[in-house]
Amino acid sequence: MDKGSILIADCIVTYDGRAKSVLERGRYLIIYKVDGSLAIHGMSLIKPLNYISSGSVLNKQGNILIWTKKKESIKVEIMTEIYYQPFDLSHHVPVMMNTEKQLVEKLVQEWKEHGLKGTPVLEQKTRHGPVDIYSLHASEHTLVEVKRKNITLKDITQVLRYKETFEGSVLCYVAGPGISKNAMTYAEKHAVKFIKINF
Amino acid sequence: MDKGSILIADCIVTYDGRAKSVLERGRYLIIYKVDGSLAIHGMSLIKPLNYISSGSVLNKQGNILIWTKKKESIKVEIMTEIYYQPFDLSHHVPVMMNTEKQLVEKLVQEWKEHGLKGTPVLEQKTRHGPVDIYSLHASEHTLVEVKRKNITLKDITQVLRYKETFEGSVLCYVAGPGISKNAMTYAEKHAVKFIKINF
DNA sequence: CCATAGATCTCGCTG
DNA sequence: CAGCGAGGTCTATGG
Repeated sequence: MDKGSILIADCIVTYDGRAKSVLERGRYLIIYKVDGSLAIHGMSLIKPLNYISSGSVLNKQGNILIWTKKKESIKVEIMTEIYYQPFDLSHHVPVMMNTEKQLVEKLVQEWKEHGLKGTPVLEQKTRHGPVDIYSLHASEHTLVEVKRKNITLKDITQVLRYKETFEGSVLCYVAGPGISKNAMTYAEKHAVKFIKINF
Repeated sequence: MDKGSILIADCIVTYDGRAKSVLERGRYLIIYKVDGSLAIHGMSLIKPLNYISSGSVLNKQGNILIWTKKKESIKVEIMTEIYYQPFDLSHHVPVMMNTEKQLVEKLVQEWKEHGLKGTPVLEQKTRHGPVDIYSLHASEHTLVEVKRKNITLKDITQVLRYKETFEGSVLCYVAGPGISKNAMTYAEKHAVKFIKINF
């Protein structure tokens, strides 16, 4: 089938896979798309109550619908079908602005203005993952971790983890529009400098 | 309004808030729920193309729908309304099994069997966040970070971050069903021990 | 396939 | 409200 469909039904939903769950009998909104993604929505929240991401296959046995994908499955036992509507939608995707990537590019542009040395390299690989911006200047490594939101504790540990993979002198930075109090204290303690940068 | 609604329309969607985005003219599925959550879906994926979580307010001006929430807004310019359906759903929520919390409880049950000392305390607060399981025995601190999935690099750094807030002797553990190769190497380097535990 | 990290993360909890 | 962390995270990307 080349169409997705919406179903509103009085039903019971059970999930088994990475975890297990039971959703008691009630009225839910079921969305099944052409890529094999399934979402079962309740009265509130953006997030579905149950779901399987792209690649599930539907098997219908009477009033029981079973979607399966590798080791995951969702069973929907239909008591009453209330609405059914197939749909056909566009494949477009939003053009995003203000991503982390753009912030990285901006920081590279302003590299020297922030007192940073050497020639910035993006996504330099280390044994502990890729550094957003890396540079080597006069035997001194510079590591910068960029975030589009306020820096938190885990962002400091992230750059410190990369630091461990380098020998010799290493300067660490976190760059973002702001930083939490705890993160700032932690950063100072570990000689990680904060660079304020915004869109 | 005490009902949510589904709308399928040929439209243009623009988002402004934490980021900005433009979704070119096309046919999309719009779900607006009673809690003020808005999701605009495309042909594939569980995740909406655009969204505002609970608390948005709808303002309709002719063929233009604008949802706003504090500093976020989504504008939908309708060319053609294809399908409109109000709905009323249940408020039930799935009963989940196999959560991290359950694994924590299991590890506490088996505490001594794993050679762990003292009396385990859950969610002990530190300046760097709460430790899953903490115990103090003969001036020796024990910290355990539990994960329901395979341990990764960031999980090791998480427990090491907590470790820093304690004085004296500190034993660190990560517990989960498995551990990645890099994480194991990193754990050994920092004297963090891995405990294999499963549901 | 695994590993890593971003995300308009979402969501819930705690201070 | 901020801060922090779990999540069946999802999704994209690189090896």
